[in-house]
Amino acid sequence: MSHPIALIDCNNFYASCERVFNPKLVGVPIVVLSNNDGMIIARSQEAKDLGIAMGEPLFKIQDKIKKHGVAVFSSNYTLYGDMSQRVMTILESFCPDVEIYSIDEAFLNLHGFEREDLTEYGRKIKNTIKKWTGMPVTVGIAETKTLAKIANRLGKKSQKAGGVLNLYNSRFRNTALKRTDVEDIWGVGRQYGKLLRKHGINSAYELSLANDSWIKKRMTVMGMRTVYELRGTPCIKLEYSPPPKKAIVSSRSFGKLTNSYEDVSQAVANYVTRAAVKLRKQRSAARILSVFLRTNPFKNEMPQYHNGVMVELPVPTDSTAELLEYATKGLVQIFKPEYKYHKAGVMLTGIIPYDRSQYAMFDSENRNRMKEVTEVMDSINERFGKETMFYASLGIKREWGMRREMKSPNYTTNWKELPIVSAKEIWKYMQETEK
DNA sequence: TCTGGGGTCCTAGGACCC
DNA sequence: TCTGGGGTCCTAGGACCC
Repeated sequence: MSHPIALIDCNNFYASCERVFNPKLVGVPIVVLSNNDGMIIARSQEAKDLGIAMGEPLFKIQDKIKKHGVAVFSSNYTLYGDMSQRVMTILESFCPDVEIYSIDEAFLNLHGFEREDLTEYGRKIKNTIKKWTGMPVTVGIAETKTLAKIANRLGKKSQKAGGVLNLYNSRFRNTALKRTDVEDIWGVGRQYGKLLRKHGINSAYELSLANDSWIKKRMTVMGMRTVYELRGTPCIKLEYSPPPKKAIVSSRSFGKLTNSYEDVSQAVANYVTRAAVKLRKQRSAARILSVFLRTNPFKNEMPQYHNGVMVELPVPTDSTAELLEYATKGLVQIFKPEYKYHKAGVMLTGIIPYDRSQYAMFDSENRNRMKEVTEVMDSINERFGKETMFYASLGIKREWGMRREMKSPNYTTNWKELPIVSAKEIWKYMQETEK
């Protein structure tokens, strides 16, 4: 017998984060923008009701925004990340086995809760989160992750459900499946949706009845898993502690087009620095660093160029300084001054656990020194805020940097936005940590 | 003027080896 | 000169997710 799985999903997460800290926004349509304030990446219910679509460029809906008094925010990931943590911590107090699936969603393994009133338990979770953080969430419960997703989705749509829909051992499962369009199933996207509809499979219910070998042939084993899950057989396990990343990417569009090597190389240096911090956080080292850049593909009238280069490192490393060196080597190979660039990025691959890297075995004096420098910088940046210390190659003015003209304050972490940290403070901190 | 960023998995096909 | 099967590893591309 399979046990119940709950999916807790924050409602309109980014928009709700903005609203939690600004009560004037109750009832007001809210949209949150992508980096560079380019397009819509999140909407409150009111904004959805106005017909504002996901991914719509801001400039196309300016009229609507004025007319309906829509509140517009640049994305503020510091705030959203912190709110997410608060919600997840509460979930962990309700259930020991939590998979944090994304910034605004978590699966709970409710093994052992079978005898409880699951709907009641779901309600308790929902109410506690609302009360302690202000965040509205929906709870869906079922036998598999895929079914829990469906329960959650229908729970959001249904007034009657009141934010909790329990399909575990429910005679309404088929009804729920019939009410779910194929492309709304977790694991079925646009392409597969089209394919399935072409073959007369229009609902989750119809997909659950599909022919196994046909599905496997057309949708690989992934599709097969989805079908089994729709039938109530769990195929996708919960992951309680995230495995280390196999690839780490850092990339951004620039705030303006630029053909300056100085701009692009500063940007790349910034991305390398971010990626290296992520790499060290998961205690890995990388063997391959890729650098890529591109012009703006939406500007048809301008000459287009995109290119990337993979640089293999002599030994796997996690050192920012070393990665910066190779990134520069890569960049000069692909940078051409005759183009106006729109975006660049770096990717770290060939990732292995740090302690298995060659590095540990053939350590030279030099590397040890480098490691010490890195550790000190990480620790200072952790304590005093992200960019208290950084390599000069990242630039000071950063004229290519992103536009974020409508960002809300960092309500939850303002202490990190200290003005300037004096050398004295850092010195004192280092003395203390020595011990 | 103005269109995000960061991940995963699977498969087919090529290179290479015995 | 030509013929055969089988295995591994890697990469690119396509699908998906939030």
